[in-house]
Amino acid sequence: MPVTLQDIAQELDVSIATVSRALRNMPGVAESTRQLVLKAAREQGYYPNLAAQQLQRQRTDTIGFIIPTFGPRFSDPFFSELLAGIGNATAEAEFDLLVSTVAPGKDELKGYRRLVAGRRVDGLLVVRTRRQDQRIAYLLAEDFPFVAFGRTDLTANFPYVGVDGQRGLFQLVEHLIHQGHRHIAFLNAPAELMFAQHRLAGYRQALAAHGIPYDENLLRLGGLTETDGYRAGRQLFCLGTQKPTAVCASNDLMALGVMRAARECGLQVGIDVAIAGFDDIPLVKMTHPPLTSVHQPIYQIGRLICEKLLCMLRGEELAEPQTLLLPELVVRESTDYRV
Amino acid sequence: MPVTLQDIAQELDVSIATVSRALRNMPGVAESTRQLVLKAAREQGYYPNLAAQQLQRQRTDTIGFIIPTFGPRFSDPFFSELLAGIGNATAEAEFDLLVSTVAPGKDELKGYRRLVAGRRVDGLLVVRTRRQDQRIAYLLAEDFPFVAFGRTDLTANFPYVGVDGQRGLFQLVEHLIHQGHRHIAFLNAPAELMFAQHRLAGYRQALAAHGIPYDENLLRLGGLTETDGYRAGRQLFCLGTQKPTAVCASNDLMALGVMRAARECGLQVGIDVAIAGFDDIPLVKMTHPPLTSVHQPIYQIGRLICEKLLCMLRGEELAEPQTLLLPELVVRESTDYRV
DNA sequence: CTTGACAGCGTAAACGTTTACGTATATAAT
DNA sequence: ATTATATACGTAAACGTTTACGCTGTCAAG
Repeated sequence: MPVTLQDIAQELDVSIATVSRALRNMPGVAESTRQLVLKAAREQGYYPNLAAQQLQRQRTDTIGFIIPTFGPRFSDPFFSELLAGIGNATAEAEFDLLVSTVAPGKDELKGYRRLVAGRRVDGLLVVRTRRQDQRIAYLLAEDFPFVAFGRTDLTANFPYVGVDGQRGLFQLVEHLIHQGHRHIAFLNAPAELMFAQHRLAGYRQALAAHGIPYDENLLRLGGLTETDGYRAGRQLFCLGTQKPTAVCASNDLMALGVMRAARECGLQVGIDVAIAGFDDIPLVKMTHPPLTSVHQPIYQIGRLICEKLLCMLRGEELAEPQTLLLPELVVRESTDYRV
Repeated sequence: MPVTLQDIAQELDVSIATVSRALRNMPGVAESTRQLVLKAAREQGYYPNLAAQQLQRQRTDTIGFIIPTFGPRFSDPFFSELLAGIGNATAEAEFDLLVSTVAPGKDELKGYRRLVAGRRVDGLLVVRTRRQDQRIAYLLAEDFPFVAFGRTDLTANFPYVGVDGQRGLFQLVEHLIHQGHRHIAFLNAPAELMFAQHRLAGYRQALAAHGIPYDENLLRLGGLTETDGYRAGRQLFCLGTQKPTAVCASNDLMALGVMRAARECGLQVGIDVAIAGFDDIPLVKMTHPPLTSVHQPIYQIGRLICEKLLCMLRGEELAEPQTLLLPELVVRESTDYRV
């Protein structure tokens, strides 16, 4: 059985309060007593019961991260990178990290309510924001501390870290145009995702800036998995005369799917067709050919949203509640030729 | 302020106990009263305080997963897959998952002690077992529920899921020998890792079975990152006459590093040199050329160790406390030619 | 000598649950 | 009628902390 304050108090014939004070280095304990307590605690192997501490202190020193995922798994390299940043930042602050997965949909809020109302965590990280994000609306209504990765269409003000996807896609499409492409397909994410809006805007902006008409047939939507990319790729490469010579995808995983489709259709990526992604996850350097992508520092963003949240939990004012990062185009061989 | 049992009890002018019983569907409450309580709870938005529940019930409904990671990040695709399995299995059981990262070393046990002695979690998942695994020794000594992914050299008995790495590497090396290779390098993991032992044994066993002398110069050790693979690859490909014609690595990430080194040395992977990995993480299908690898069902293993642990926590006897899975060789283009 | 300050400690009330036990009322059995 | 049983509830103790408050003794200042 685990040893409690009670046990130590009994052994030393002092009160629980004294033991508690001694262990927590609070004033009001004679140095000699403190030493005795520390010694006894070490010998008996005392460790505070965290549930009791949480109940008493009314905080958990834990932050929550709910991964919004369709399907059975969340092994998306994007989330892994993000989780890495979050995990390291929480560990440094001596916080715990509670991870769970909930599919977006009507039961999604239940997962949040559980952690929030059950006071299971002190703060939450919200990722993959949506236009009208019910999670954020809920957290704002509850006045619960959180930081988001991404913006929303809500009028409310809240702390977030975002990436200027419009500018990212603008750069990417402009690059493709400079390479001589005129039929540039865009495989975007579902419209309710906030970043899909921005990236679409960037796509259209770049086309417009170069006098290229916007062709709805070249716009596809996919659920961000490799398979979605593959399916869209198969469709795009069967378009006959309007077949695109370049495809950009809203994330790298889908771009990889498009690459697979291209290969299956007998197209050599980087020669017969240009393909580019978004995120610049580590693995795109290792594909063949290496994939052009719009870099966002996912690991750093994970750290950043986490650190912002930790600041808030410490009660500090955020120097910069809302951060918008500029993404950077990384050109690799998958788009490295001129038509 | 969150609403408590007290609040509801006061509103309905009943005792806290009755409210508790009503909400938890315990007998001893009139149906009419129960309805009143449920209604009030819904209206006031009651949600149980989980810390209080944990303190009282003496369990947390949480399992812990400590990722043993050197360096600043844990964005290893292997862990992502595993985490996916674990995450989904815990979610289905309505358990929470506490994730943290601790580098192996002298402070490692502190991380475990924190969760165990602080009764922060009900059970732990231990991965990447080592020959004399202090974590497992500790958990056994504390009689704390856990399930390991991997075996150890400890004489003690404990529940685990393992993969027969010896057989895996035997198959792989035999495959390479059949392809005509005689100089087969092996880039293994650090010797203290248990699976390194098994895989090395399989490597030597295959060589011996085919009368190929074991050459120490062809054995390298690496820390499982892509960079380690790259470094070892650079060294191996500078060996002159004893240059290997095939390299197997103890995980896919290192194999990818070896591939990069090979390319830089002007070798065409799959033609000038054969390269193979271990794990068969999803991304190896997408590399160029696709990488031959020994498949272990990481996602399933994640689920499995988690489900075993959940069984134990429910107090059930495990039908099969120790599971040894057979890995499967997946031949792809990176080794798909005969010398 | 009194007064005040202060160090060192104990008491007890919280934090929000769960649950063993006791008690009152109503119903059924004798 | 009395007794036994069941139902519906309340009381209170527990889970292991933290901390406001109060008490005692010591010592220096007045």
